[in-house]
Amino acid sequence: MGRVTASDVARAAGVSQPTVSRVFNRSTAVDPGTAKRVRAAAQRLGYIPNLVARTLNSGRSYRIGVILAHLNNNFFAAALQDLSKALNAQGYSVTVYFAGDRPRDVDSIVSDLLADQVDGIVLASTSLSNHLVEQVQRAGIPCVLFNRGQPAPGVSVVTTSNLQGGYDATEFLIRSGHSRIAHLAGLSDALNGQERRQGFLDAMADHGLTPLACVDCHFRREIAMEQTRALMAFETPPDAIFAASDHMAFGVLEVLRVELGLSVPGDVSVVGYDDAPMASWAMFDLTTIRQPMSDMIEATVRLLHGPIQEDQRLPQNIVLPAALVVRGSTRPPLTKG
Amino acid sequence: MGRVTASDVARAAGVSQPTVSRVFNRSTAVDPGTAKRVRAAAQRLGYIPNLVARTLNSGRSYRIGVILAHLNNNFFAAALQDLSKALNAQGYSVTVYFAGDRPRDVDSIVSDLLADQVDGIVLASTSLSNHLVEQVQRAGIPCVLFNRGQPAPGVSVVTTSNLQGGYDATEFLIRSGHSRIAHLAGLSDALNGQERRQGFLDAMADHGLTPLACVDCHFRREIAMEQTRALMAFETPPDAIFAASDHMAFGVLEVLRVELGLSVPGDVSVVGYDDAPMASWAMFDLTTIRQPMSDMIEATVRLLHGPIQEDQRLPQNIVLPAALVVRGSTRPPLTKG
DNA sequence: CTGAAAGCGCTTACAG
DNA sequence: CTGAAAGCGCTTACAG
Repeated sequence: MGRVTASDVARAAGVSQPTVSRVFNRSTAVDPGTAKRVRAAAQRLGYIPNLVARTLNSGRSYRIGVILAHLNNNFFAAALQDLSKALNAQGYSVTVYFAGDRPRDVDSIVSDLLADQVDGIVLASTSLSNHLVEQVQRAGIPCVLFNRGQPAPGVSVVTTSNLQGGYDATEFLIRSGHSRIAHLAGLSDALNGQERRQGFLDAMADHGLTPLACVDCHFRREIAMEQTRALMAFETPPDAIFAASDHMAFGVLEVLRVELGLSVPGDVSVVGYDDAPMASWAMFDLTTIRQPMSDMIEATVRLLHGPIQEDQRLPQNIVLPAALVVRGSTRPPLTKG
Repeated sequence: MGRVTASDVARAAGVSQPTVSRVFNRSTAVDPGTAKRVRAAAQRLGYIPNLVARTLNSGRSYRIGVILAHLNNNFFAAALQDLSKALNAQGYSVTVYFAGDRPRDVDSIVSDLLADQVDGIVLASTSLSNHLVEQVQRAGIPCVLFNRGQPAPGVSVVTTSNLQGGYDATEFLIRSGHSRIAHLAGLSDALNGQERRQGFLDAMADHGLTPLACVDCHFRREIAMEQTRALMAFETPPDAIFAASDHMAFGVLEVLRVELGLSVPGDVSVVGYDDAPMASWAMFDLTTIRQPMSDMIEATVRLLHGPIQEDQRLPQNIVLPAALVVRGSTRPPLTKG
């Protein structure tokens, strides 16, 4: 037993160890005959090059660390899967960590990732601290905030036009004849949640309407459900609800349709945000603001390949367009255009 | 720039590099005063020990590879998250790969993981080949099949009592007065799918009933939906459907309730399998067979710690109990007990 | 095209 | 308790 090393293969093939190395990393031309003998010996012995040794002296691990809050939200599950596949296709492996809702954990996870020599870090919808920013800058590796606006030195951001999205969602409800509109906001300290809310407020103001309610639900399903129950118990309940994420909107639909036996969109219209895979299930059929997942993933991967060891990092702020997707949880607009 | 190494810290603290190493891996006692000076210097310089170098000579990476088919299924998302958290808590990092539905990809992923020196591999609901078994045995690392029965030399298995679960689900439907029962089976070449189906067939036979239908849906939602449409178009459609996974059952509910406007359980009762997190959402309220996630995760982690470098591997077959969870997608049993 | 040598950043006996 | 030395398995100039 004991793993087979390049030296073992070299001995079996009658060449030096560096030659075996050259055959497997194709850094230098090797005589075809020699290469064939080496490959044969490697095959016979079951040799697999040790990537850890390679990483130690090349300085590149071909490993990307991905930190997520959790996977309860369908949208993040899709994001992790797509990002992982995209990176794998380019020869990178992905190390995942779940930080839960405790932002303080993110710092220690980043330390672990740096100790692991990752070539880049993706923070998906998790917050970041000054310490983190400092660490990442010192290590000189790319760090991308995915779906979480929060500009910081040395950190890139991939988001969508949240302000516009919030505005469009709200205006669509207004055009459909709603006026008693409530917004279930995302995390109040996350820029994307703030912007969606601001878009809501702007649209209401532009149309001379007063929000029926606008409450912070921390992007959490249970809180969104509670708030929906509370809203519907009002003397004049909302006739439309705009939730800052599909994940919350699913809970809203559940309360309205199942718990309260109301008809959506008959009694209340509902709009979500994300276009998570489940939003298109007939069970939900949720009108929402679509965040273009594949474009977001593509931008993230590109930023990860940014200046790796240049002193002048150029973090970028990528803002992709988000568009309304009309489905059956809302009624059609009264006005055209 | 350039990362700070133990030698840098040693120089700054006026000690030798091995002493710095000893402070950070606590392998040997170090003079408290020396240790304090070293820590101070490390802190000041922003030193983070290079785990890759440690792995190279210790032979342990504290890294576990997890291979999943995909994350569409809520149950797997929960499994990945829980497994990841459990391993992180023990100081392991998790490298994830998505193999899709192409079993041939699993082999190359395993090679990548072995090149990465993982200390163990978890295959969640993906199949395995002879080549894989051989590679894993040669590497001498623990390999655990999670939720996928398929005994093989050198590979451990964590599953639940699928035969019993399939039997219980079916018998419950029979006791509730159903007789025209259809089964939407899982993958025909996966042991857990086969066993659930066998449990269904056994229960039907024991009660003198003939299955209305029993079709392989490969654990896929779309196929389960198509089959449900086909079944409901029968001259005598089923009055109950038992799906081999909640993921499929959600699709079944969607077709029945939304597309066909039928009442569940009024017109048709539905039972799933897994007790995925979403099964308890009021929107689905799905009667199902609960697979005990935390026990499954615990067993998996334990098996991963099995004999790491012993020649005599002792792969184990852990079968945990699965129990019926009655919710609102089925009507109450006619008979007591 | 290929070998001998040095080095990546640690850990671990071995002396003292 | 601590330093000098060797080694983990590769890669990469440097000669030839």
